[in-house]
Amino acid sequence: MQRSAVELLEGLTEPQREAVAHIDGPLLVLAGPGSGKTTVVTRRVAYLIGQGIPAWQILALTFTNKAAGEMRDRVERMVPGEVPGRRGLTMATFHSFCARLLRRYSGAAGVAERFSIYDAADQRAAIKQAVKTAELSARNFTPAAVAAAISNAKNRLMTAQAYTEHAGDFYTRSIARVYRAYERVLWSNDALDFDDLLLVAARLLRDDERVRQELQERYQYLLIDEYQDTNHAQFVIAHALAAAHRNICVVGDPDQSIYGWRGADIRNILEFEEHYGEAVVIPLGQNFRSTGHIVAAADLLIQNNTGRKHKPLHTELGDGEKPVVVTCRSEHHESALIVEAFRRRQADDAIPWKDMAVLYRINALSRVVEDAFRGAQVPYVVARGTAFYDRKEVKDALAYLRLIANPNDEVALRRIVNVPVRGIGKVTIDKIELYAINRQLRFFDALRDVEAVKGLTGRAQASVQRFVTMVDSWRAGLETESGDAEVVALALAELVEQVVRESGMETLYRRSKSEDDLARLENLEELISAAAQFVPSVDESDAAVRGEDVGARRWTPAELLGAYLESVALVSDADAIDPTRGAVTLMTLHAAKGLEFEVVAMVGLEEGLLPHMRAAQSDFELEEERRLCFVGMTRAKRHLLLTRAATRAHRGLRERTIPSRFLQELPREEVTFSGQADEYGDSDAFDDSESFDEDDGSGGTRTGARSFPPGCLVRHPEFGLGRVESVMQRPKGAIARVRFHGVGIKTLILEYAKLQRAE
DNA sequence: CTGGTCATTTTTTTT
DNA sequence: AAATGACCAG
Repeated sequence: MQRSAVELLEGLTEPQREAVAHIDGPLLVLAGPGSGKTTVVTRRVAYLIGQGIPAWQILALTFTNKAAGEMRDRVERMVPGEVPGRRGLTMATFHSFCARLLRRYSGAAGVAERFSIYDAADQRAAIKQAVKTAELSARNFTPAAVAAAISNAKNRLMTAQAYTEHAGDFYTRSIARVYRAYERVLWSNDALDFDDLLLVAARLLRDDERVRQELQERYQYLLIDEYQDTNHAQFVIAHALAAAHRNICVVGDPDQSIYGWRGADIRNILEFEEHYGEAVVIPLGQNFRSTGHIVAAADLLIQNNTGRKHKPLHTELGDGEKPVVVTCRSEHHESALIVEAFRRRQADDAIPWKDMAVLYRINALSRVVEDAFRGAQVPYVVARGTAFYDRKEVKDALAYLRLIANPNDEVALRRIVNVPVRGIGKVTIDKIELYAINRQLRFFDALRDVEAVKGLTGRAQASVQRFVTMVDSWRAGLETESGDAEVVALALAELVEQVVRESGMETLYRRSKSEDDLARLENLEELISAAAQFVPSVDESDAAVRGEDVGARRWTPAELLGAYLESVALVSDADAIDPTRGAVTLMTLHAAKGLEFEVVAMVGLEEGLLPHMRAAQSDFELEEERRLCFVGMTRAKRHLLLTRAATRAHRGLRERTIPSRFLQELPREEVTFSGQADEYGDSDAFDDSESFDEDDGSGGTRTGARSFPPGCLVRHPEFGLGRVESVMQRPKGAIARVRFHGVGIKTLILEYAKLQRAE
């Protein structure tokens, strides 16, 4: 055995070693939380390469881009530079792998070469359009409900046609109509949604023998992480690829399956052995992450789930500290208590901020927690990778880029045709649209024809013409020569800059003096520099297969733009977590999957929140909620704090809460129930000023709108100095919009907000 | 055409 | 509480 191979097996338990050294044939690794899964996966890939299997023959599919990137780095560090065939490893998410596949085999797959990828917002717009064309009431068919139904169908590889054939009742038949209309919208826009990436790729692999064979030959070794969260489409993709050589290694934990609502089918992992009779199964039960009480408590909780294979968890890290459950008065109290607890950990135990996390079931809960951390000046980051790309100005700029890349992307076109306002309003658009429908033209082609559209003002026509000329000139700029990715990336950045400038966005935001708009400008500048630094992943390159230097692939600007938009479309929240930043991480339980922290606080352990009210309907969903709780608890290495608030404001109303049933399921021997939170300190220790039971001062002196004229300076106990933008008289009382320095605009009810005039 | 006001609705998790 | 959409005055 080579020296490196020995090293790769060092310091592992027997089952871990067995998994790493497994080469040929199907392998199922049942990896409990903290069982060293990532180590096993990365070492196994390095081991395969060390055994002479060229890296480009290995395909590893992960759940997030971040996981893929980290694993690739770790593998590269483990494989010495002189090992032949160490380049060209494909490590990607299912979605990005499929996207690249579809671009490469666009002809066989029947998709446009330069298709757009629609995110949730684009999808929503397309669905709205579809509901309209299907002539259904937008009231009974909300975009969210329709989207969920369609997504469900797509995850089961059900096309609009198949769905129609199976549709029985009125509601299903109606959905079928929208589904068909939606598909027509996507089709005419040359667009695919997230589910399509999987669905079309799965059908391509299933039905096209030539493509399947080619890819089977290319990817001799297949590895799939988080296998418990794969859906049927992903199952089909994986098994089509593995059908010939059967070198498929899947890693996962049925107890951590938390994406059932997204079509994940837990049977994929439970029935793996049935699909592959000769499969080797290796359970990894030893937990190297958490101390005894945490492991025991989580293990006993998950045992309340029926129909699971019991898989005992154990740790050898000692008993450690018991998880603590605290009931707080309100969500503000809850957040303040967590900040205080984290502070102590940092001060007394010297645990750095980056090793602490607050987890919650729904994003909406992050707000109060954020406020508390900000108020206490404790550094924190909210794990929302999409947040940057969700900003209006960034989405607008990207819509321009998408329109340049894909002239048929009407969702993008409609988004920005009048942004910033350039005199192409609703009336003009409606008229041009009518013209387009009558002549069977694409919307953009109708814009080109604007002179022929009747009933438009000369002004509107001129505006449209200017817009068309502008977009055309950008497209022309794209038709330059190919080059190294780094060089072309600069051209890409130039294009982004040109778009920002010539579209008028720059002027719009620069002209304004408001801080928000200045921030917008900065975001756009960030987008430009992100484009300049964009490095496409080239793992699918044929160059690697031919044994050439992988970095030598040449890119045309158009190709690079496509790759850039694709990478932007597929970022996930978890991708944003940057451990080098010395800050507490705030994120959803879902985003926390696969991560670990010294200190973890889980908030909102209340009925309706965890388990979520939408999930409490069926036992199946309830068990998934329990697994979610299990995932959260097992993120903690040493300190686990579970909190709930006795009352919580929900949609403007304060309500009394019921403790989560999961708290009751926790064993008393393993968990400390700290009764009421008062022992953690009372009133003054925490800023509970927004609590409902607080009296609003003196009933007689109603805070009148008159005392705060627009433009006046005010002081707020929490937000500091600010300037009143506007005041509105509403039935519930006067409402002021106030811009606070460094905080932004807040809408406050004068009666309750303790505002003071400051001059 | 634009920008503001007012009313209504919203109830999860995400590639 | 916040976001969206309808409506209306300039």
